[in-house]
Amino acid sequence: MLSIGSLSKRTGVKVPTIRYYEQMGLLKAAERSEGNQRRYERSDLERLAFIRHARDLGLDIPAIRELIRLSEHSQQPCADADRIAAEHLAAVREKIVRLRKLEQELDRIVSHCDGGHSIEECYVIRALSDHGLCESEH
Amino acid sequence: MLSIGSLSKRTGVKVPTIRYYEQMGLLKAAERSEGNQRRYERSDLERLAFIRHARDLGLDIPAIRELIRLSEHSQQPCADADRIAAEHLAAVREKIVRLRKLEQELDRIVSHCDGGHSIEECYVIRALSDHGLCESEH
DNA sequence: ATAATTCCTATAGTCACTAGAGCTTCAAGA
DNA sequence: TCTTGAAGCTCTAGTGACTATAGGAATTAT
Ligand SMILES: [Zn+2]
Ligand SMILES: [Zn+2]
Ligand SMILES: [Zn+2]
Ligand SMILES: [Zn+2]
Repeated sequence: MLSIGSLSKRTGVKVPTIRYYEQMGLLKAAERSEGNQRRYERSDLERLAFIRHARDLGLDIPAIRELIRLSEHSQQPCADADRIAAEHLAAVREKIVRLRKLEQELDRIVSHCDGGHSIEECYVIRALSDHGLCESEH
Repeated sequence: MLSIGSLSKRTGVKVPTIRYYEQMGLLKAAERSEGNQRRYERSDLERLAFIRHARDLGLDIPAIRELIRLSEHSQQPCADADRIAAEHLAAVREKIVRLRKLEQELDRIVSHCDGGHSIEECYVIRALSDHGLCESEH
């Protein structure tokens, strides 16, 4: 049986975050010691590692909750789990597209001015004042 | 003199957001009508357009506040403004790098499973359970 | 004049945590 | 066994950039 601190060290998830995941229903309410401290077993360690990895991959809490629910029905088809992952991938790709547009505009703006001007003449300030100077929507 | 609603329509910034920007010190406190409603002039329209464009480019509120402050000293050198833009560009690039790593892993994971399995065999679930199956840190 | 619309302030909610206050329990050494 | 320091507990509030709602007042249109 692990204390919350040992669980934290083994998974790299901070103690308050573990308590937060319990509150959010990702971890089941832990057993308690006589003095009301949380005690964890191996299965909790595995579940927390799952949560952590899913978070590291950018999945949000409702998605993880659903994935955990699905993972408890080992004989069901995995279409829903695959769909969640695919939708997340699509969302990541959209974010990348959007950031690449920002990157292009910002790169253009930044390279038009080298800091050696007055504010009055600064291309950064002018470009921010006027989206018409931009080359794309963003 | 424009009402907050007309200012909103002309800039595409929602009414509560305009009030929020005032609270955050991006817009100066507007003049008021006899009945205490905000009244704006052309210069407010321009400043709000600046704020909006800067937000669309991903700059955060403290950065925009600083840029506005700088833009009021038209004879000063623009090095600080250029630095703010360059730092933001660097931050955007870092985000892109991180998201590309996520994209790679997610793409690999998703393409390993086509939904035609049981949860028990599902590669999505297994990959989430074990970062060791990943090809990179992310 | 009346009705419809817009405006006002103030408060709370979003997301995934993080920080702090104030208190209790645990583990280890003397 | 006693003491001390670390770690645990609950609860509340703060983060960023808004958004939503409530309850009321002002403005505009008919
Ligand atoms: Zn410049
Ligand atoms: Zn633009
Ligand atoms: Zn699958
Ligand atoms: Zn991984």
